[in-house]
Amino acid sequence: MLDDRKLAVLRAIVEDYVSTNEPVGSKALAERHNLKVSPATVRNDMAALEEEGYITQPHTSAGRVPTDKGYRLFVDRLSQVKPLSAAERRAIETFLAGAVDLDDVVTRTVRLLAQLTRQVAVVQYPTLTRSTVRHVEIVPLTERRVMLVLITNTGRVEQRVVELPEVVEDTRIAHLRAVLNASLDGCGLSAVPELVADLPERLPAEDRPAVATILSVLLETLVERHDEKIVFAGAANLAGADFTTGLRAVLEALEEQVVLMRLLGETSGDTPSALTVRIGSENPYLHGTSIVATGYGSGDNQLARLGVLGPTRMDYPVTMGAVRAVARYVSQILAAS
Amino acid sequence: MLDDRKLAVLRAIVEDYVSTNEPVGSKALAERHNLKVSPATVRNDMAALEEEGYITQPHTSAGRVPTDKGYRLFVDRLSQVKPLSAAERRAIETFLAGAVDLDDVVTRTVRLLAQLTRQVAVVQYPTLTRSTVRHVEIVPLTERRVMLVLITNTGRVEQRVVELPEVVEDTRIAHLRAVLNASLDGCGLSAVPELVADLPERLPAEDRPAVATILSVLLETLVERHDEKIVFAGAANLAGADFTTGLRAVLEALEEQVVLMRLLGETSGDTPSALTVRIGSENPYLHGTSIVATGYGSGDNQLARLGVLGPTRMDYPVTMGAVRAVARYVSQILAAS
DNA sequence: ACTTGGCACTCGGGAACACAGAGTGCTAGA
DNA sequence: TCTAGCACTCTGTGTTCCCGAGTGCCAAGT
Repeated sequence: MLDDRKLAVLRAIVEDYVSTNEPVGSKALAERHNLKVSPATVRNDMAALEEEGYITQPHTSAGRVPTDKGYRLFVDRLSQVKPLSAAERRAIETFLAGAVDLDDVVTRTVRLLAQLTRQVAVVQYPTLTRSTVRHVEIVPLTERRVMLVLITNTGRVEQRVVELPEVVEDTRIAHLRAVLNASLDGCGLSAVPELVADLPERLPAEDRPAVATILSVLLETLVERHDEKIVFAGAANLAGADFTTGLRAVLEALEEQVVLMRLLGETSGDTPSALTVRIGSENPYLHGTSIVATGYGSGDNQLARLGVLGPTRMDYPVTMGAVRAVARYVSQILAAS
Repeated sequence: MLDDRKLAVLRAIVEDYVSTNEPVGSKALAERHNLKVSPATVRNDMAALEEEGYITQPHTSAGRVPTDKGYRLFVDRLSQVKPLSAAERRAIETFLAGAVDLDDVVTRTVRLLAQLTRQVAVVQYPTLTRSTVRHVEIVPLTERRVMLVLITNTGRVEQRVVELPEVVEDTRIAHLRAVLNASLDGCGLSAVPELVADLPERLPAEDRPAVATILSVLLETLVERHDEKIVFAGAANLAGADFTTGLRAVLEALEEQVVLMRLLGETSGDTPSALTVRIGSENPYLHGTSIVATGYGSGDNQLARLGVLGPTRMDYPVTMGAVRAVARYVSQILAAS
């Protein structure tokens, strides 16, 4: 159905349209890409491509524009991810290496990605679920209040103030801390609930109310912050582009954690580190935008996802290259710390 | 020069223009606000107001539009802050009361303010400088690494991983922690540098390199995070408005902490809790936008600033009311926790 | 069977134009 | 000092017209 030349025509249409933002006609096509055929032939191929739904024309007597289906074919079969230049890679590396803590890593990553792709970058905070406990700290604040601090191997720190049901002496707090650390140190977060289940029984009866309170807060922290936090940057890059959905809708989605989460997509089972591309109407909620995303994290231990969001008309090869590269570097950084 | 009626005309022009977004003419003015005078008289007054630079007309034979100077006069003398409805106040209270930690308070505040004013809300994190140390924790991670956690009385937690120059035993770490807490507990952050200055000398000589490293990181934490972090929300509200500066410039400013900081403005010496209004060209960097901001924090202890950013054409009385109310509630919340 | 040149056709978008309506400034009168 | 009337000046809108890019189709060429 689609011979090689038709595919070449489609590729040329996508490339031209992405770079000029104007419907591309048969004549210009035949000239700019050396297709060795006349405009008339190109027209025939275009008619076929339109018949199949890969391209469309905004109005009669205008050039052709790729459809979502056209972009999809382009991404899947006609393009290859464009690697970054050596200079860009060095820049990424040094920029990310300067991060002082996890917050800083995420902030720098999202800005870097936005600047690199000139689009909106989105980064999900490393999920707690797969990380492990490095340390649990309980700090007495007042007689009836303690601060619970949970430190994970990814450098993440979660803290909560806990109101105790009764006064508990500091020495008992210290004991609890020791017990907690002894049983939890190094274990996966998902294993925490079982591990602490019988803890109250192993402690003096009079401490049980306080321990129960502390543990419930601890468990709450684990589930609540599960994979909730997502940040974005580069909203200014939206100013130029025109979205079918409307700029407002896009900006609203960016501030809505839940929507953003859906957009980034779940890690696709087998190969979470693969690039996911969602084009236009393939997106939940936000039709008219495209998303290039991937998981990041060290090797088999995928922590979370990051990606960029932009208009359907985007330079996919370059964007995919940037996303992949940034994901790799940030994974390295996280693995090292 | 400007009698009462002229002021009334100016007020009417501002109010009408803000609500309709169209240049307002003499006829409509005389009708809608019962000024008891004819359009011709209003015209004369308008001519005088224009002469003085309070209003201007986009083109000959269009209505009048307030200038920055006109808005300024309106805000200073012709309007009064509009208090929120009881329902709104209750909504604020319950919404903010649900916050679990400082991050959550700030996030909720900024969203609330954005929703309430239908503009972009900006909130600066409570400044460390004026808060006090509640606890310092040093957690051994590996032989050569510790995590330094600083907890302040505002519930803020700063953590840093510190690489030690040499192996230090846990018991010595514990000792250092005890000493640090003993000398710093409850003291203002600004006093920390002096208090720790002679600390290395009071400890065994072999610990000094490690202690020096830890202390330098601690001090760095204090200055670096000084008043750096600012968050915003409600960018979607920009979609409708039209800025002379261009939407792109506004979005860029929002992601630039330094610019944002300048925009929020320094606390004006004597009465930091007073509302600051910057109109159009009075703004550094971002002409064509207005900012309504105020300090927040309990009473004399102002912690930071918050406010909203919007087009010059905004409903100042309502916006000012919302900003003031939110600042008060968030101050309460912070004082209580 | 595919490619090519020719040709008529179709729209979109810009230029030219007219026109209604809102709003103004000015002057003369109450 | 205010008001009424009037001539004037714009903007925005609707209409018309026309150019040109681009197409689809057909017949001829390879």
